Amino acid sequence: MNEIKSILSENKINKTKFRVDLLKLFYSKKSLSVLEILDHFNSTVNKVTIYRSLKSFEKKCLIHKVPDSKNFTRYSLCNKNECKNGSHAHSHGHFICYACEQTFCLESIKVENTNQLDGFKVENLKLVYEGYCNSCINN
Amino acid sequence: MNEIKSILSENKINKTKFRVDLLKLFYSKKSLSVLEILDHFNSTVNKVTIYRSLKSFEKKCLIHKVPDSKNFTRYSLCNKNECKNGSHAHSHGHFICYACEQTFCLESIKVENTNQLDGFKVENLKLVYEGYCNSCINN
DNA sequence: TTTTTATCCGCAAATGGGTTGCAATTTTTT
DNA sequence: AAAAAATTGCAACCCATTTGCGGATAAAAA
Repeated sequence: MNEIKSILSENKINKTKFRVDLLKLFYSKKSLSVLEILDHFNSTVNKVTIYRSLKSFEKKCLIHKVPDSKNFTRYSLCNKNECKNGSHAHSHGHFICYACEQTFCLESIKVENTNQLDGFKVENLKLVYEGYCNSCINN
Repeated sequence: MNEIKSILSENKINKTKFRVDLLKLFYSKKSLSVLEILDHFNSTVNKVTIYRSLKSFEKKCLIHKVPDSKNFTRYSLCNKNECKNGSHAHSHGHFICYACEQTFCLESIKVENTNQLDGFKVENLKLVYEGYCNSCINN
């Protein structure tokens, strides 16, 4: 509740009703797409506002882009240890569920920065699992 | 030359001039985007035709989608051992060069099908490296 | 080799995610 | 409370990809 507001303050993001609600929403969801956000707010907010808020959150390292099975963009809360100063060096894997289309951050699956690759200088590494999450399997 | 045509025949794809040339092009390039194909043919072919040809090739397991740094779609030739019956189970990693924007299939980097993941049933795995390829470093 | 059938082609228009310009409103700063 | 900075909505736009459709081309049948 109030934590949300202080996070916004710390990051010099205005505490408008929408941005407070949006960040709150991120704390209750694994990951979100623009469409899901639009639905959640029953289209009472303009999609442009959503895109701009997301971009602002991302710049301040509150959220980061995560891969989606259809190459759309989803966002998840950042892990404070990983993302700093607008740089999102995600050292963890992601899981995408084919059924619910959610994307989960696998904080436990660490990815080492192998810059050992013949013929290439590696700067970044993405590890994405796809399949079915337990809650979809059990329903 | 004639191999190209017989591959198309085997897969019941009409050997039109464009499709023959397109498949030939794939055999000479690491990966291709629609725009690159359009440029290569000097816009003498309609982009809709390109999209439809790619879809047809993909369905017949001649090519597969590869990740792109900007989430656009690129395609690469399939490895016959990997892809069958329209199912593209890519067990190798990919490398994306920030400079030339090429995507390279890393056939040597095999990805084990870890269906051991707590809370998830894994069906597919993507491993994507990003950085700079040697030919860009040396230029 | 003609006829039939299936596939492929180009054009125009549509779809859909994401962006931009701008004027109005709200929040923050002083 | 006034000025400065950030946020919002609207309309319009950009760009990758898709769809409908009539016409052309290739493959299969006769």
